[in-house]
Amino acid sequence: MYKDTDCGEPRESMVGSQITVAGWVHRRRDHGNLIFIDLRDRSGLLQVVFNPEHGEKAHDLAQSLRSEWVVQLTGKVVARLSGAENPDLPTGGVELSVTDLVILNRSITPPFEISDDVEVDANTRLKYRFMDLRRPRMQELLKLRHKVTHTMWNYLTEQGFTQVETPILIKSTPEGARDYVVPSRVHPGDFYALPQSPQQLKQLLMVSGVERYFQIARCFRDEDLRADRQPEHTQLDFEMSFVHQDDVMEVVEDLYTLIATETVPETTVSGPFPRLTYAESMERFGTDKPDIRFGLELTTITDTAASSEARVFQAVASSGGSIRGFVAPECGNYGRRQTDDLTEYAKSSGAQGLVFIAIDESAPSIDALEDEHVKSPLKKFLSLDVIKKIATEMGAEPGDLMLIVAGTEKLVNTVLSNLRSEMARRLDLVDSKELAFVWVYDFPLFEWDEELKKYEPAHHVFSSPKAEHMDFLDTDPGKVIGTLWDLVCNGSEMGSGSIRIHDKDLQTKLFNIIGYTEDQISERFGQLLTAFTYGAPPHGGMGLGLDRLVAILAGEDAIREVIAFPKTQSAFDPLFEAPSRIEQQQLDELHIRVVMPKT
RNA sequence: GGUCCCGUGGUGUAGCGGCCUAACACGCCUCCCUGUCAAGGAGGAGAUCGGCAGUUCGAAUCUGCUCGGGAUCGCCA
Repeated sequence: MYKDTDCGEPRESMVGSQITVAGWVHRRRDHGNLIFIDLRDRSGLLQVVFNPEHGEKAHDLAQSLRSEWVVQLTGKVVARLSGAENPDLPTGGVELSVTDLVILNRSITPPFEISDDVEVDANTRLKYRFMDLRRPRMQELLKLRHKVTHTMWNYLTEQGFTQVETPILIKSTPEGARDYVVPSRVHPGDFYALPQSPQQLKQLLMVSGVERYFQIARCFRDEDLRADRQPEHTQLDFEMSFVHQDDVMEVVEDLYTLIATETVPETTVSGPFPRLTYAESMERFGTDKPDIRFGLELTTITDTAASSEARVFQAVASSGGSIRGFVAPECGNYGRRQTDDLTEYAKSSGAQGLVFIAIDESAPSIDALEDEHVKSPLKKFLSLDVIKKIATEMGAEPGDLMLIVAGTEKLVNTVLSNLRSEMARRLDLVDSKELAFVWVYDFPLFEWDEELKKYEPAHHVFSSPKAEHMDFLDTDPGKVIGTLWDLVCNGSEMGSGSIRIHDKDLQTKLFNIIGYTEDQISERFGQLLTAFTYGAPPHGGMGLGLDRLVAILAGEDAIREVIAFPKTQSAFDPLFEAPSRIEQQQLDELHIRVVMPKT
């Protein structure tokens, strides 16, 4: 070893001992005859002092030291001079008085300072990711992620799970997201696909009798990126045989509570996790991933609003749309600027407009509302009676602002759920120290795709319909509820699970409903259906996003921060400059000809 | 595919039609300095303002296109 002690270790109790440390020059303070260096390694910072009286050669050499040089230092741990202690450092009571210095490597001037305080351009950070990761915060995030996966391994092992690796080179099943694809050399013209998730594989493992499987699995999707979406992401993927919904939820609830309490003890996790049906979540929050850390719940006022003189409301209601809204408490005094701002926000989510009704705080009560207490752009179309009724339905009080959106139900929900989050931010209603997990369950199995004029799986095709809804499969697939659920935390989808279908005929029936031909079914799912005919146990499981979990635990918005080597929004890796061209010879071997797009 | 924001020395910012032959902080280089810890002092180097095309007597500053980054809608079973 180049060192016998880590930089973060020395304490007053070690004064007098001779140690050898090695690390990076974090900062240098050269006083001429006295040189201080903050030496950094993964454990922290240690001040070392070069004094010619204690090591003349080392002191001379130390004059050449620069930021990020790698050095090995031997010397004696000494107590700092009285008054020269640094209370900000764990090692601040002592320092290393150096007798010997070995320069292990030099560094050219770093592209940016290795410090948490410096905001560096995202591209530069990724191009020099190996430097970026030297920052204490990034080291912390890497360790946090490790701790989370370590806890997962330990916990699931204790619970009798077996970790099984599944192939990365597998088969394209082109429903859902776009596949990343890998050409085959030995099978000209054929391609593997990288898994979007190990879904079929883990179900096959259940048929294999593994009973309890898990994997920290890499998943690949060739879709546009977001702060919380990378082309490759990691899932805690697990599957269990002979279980019901509650059994699966219990495992996750215990595991995630354990992870949260072990890794971020300063946050609060309330358990048991609340449960909402999909229908209830949509009704109350307008989304299937509600942030339940704050109220601002939605109310439907379609009938009341349509009974007014307002054409917008009448038109929407008569065309089968809905009119909904929520109350922004104590925002009745919002000025033009603020309401314009909110309208802009609503429009960016797709709304045609946003209707306000402000109730002045001088109003004695909703019942005693007078004309002068109401401000609204639609005021002349809304009778006082209608306004009173709307306010009562929505639960508005004097001083409040009602935000109302009209349109198709889907649009109204999208707009209002976004607006709800935005208002929570503006009103500072979010406790950042809270992890509000919530189960959303009873998802419908299918969604009607208006463009394709057919049913699409709402989550995925392998989820089991509720026993009592089997008849709807033939009569009205849109009504079928699946044994299908999501885990949501602070408004983010953390993962999705279901009790799977383990019957060949039922699975085939579902494929038929979403319009797959017999050929497509056997081509894509033949292996699974065949397996089902050999005694498949009932089973269910989940896929849970690891990157999002770590990001939420860390309080980071972007999963980029918790991935060691992420890609930019255009799926580019500035460090490796991937993707890139390959040699013609490689293309030839793969029987591939590149046709560039015309520009 | 759409919308929005950003792009100035190594890093982070200021400047937003002529006062800019571009300013500030950090970093970098040289020298001085035995108790600093964002050390201090003196001096110095370093960007033509992402790229291209326009508008203008004149552009870092205005316009268009383009490239790159970010946010977001679509998309993401």
